Amino acid sequence: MASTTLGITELPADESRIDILQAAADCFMARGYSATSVDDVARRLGATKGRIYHYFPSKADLFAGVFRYGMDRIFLAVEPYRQMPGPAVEQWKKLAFVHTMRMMKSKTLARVVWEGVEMHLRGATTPEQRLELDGLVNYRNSYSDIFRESIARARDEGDFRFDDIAITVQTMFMALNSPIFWYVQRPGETDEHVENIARQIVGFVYRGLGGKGELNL
Amino acid sequence: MASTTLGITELPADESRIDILQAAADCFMARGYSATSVDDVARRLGATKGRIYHYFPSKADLFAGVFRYGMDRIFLAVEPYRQMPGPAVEQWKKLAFVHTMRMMKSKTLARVVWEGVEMHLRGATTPEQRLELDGLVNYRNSYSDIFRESIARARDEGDFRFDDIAITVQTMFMALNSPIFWYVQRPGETDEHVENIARQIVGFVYRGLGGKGELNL
DNA sequence: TTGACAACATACCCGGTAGTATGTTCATGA
DNA sequence: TCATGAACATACTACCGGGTATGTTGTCAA
Repeated sequence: MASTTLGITELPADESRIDILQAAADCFMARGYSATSVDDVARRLGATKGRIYHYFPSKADLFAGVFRYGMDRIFLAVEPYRQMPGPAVEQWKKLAFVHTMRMMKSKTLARVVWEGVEMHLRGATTPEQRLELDGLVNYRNSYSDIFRESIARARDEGDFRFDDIAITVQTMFMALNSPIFWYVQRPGETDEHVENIARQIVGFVYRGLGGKGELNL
Repeated sequence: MASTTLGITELPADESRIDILQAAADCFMARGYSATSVDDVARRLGATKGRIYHYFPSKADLFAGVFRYGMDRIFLAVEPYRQMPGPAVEQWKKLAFVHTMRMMKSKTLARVVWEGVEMHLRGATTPEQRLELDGLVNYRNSYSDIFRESIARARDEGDFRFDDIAITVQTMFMALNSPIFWYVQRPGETDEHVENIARQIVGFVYRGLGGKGELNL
């Protein structure tokens, strides 16, 4: 049952372990990593610390587990479009739309991934945790590379126009990720509504990248 | 010496108080609010807690002080362009450029403001701190309203084109703010280099908003 | 000269939190 | 049926960090 993505092996998916990851993601998103106590996560599970420490050796490892879980899911979402034939700009449209949709649909996981990257940029705590975070950030970088290569190709093909690619990739991702900070799903909200938001964001970024004409997603 | 901005009164600027605010901003940016201890801030000052608690009644108030200080400075920066005559799109160009420049020049303060808004969205701690944060977030919202009205007018004047303004404002700000997460000033870096980065970001957003032609800032 | 206060430093308290050590229960295979 | 280990719960420790209470030093006005 072990799935392998980009050389990173996922442990066999334990039911109870997944529940812990989900509860941890909720807590980390609600209060941030350091403001979240392991007891908080346990309370949300209706359990105690014992259960959590049975699966994760430390709080940092719990966080890393959520980080990895979130990255695995988002990688899975864009997987169908990674080797898409045809113009790169068409591939980018698909990638960007799916990515933005996932930011909203898996908002909690996405924000934990975000905080993980932030923690890494700051310089984390102990060398061990540092190494684990390094690996995960590399994982995350290989994800953004998919987009980087896509827009680079699209520029070569004359469909996009921008100057520095590093600046552009950062700005693009910030815009595409933006809903993780302000989107809140309403009760009984239709998928179409979410897709409409995603279309507007992707459209914004599409024009920002120098895309011509309309987006028609 | 008390300056008043939008009805919010700034306390007389004490020298030592400013030093504390700056050191606190550095620490909050480096590790985040809850991971930063008051002793950390004191250490950075080469002092002890006593000095900090002499000026600020609590850690939350210290954070709020940095928040307000940062907002005051950024408000001051865009002040010259608030009542700018002529087409709104020209006003927006100035506003956006100055804003993005300040994001890089005052990166530490900008990130504390960012975290303050994040904390508010999550729902902060005690009712008192909640009230103080509420006021500061209103302060911050009045800032984003400047931009909101600017792009609304520019759309009316036919220079911008977008659908939902709430989504657009959020996406726009995320893109303009993006350098606070990845920009690092190199030693001996010229102002021109920073301006070049700002131009690229503003250009990206300008096109995203449906701006026509080149930006020529 | 002195006393009063600002501007800190020192020493301490105590609640919360990561982590551990030790039960307890239940399923499962021999 | 019994023993063994997984899957937790309970109880505890050690420490850190926010906040306070209490010095100490310099300055300045009367």
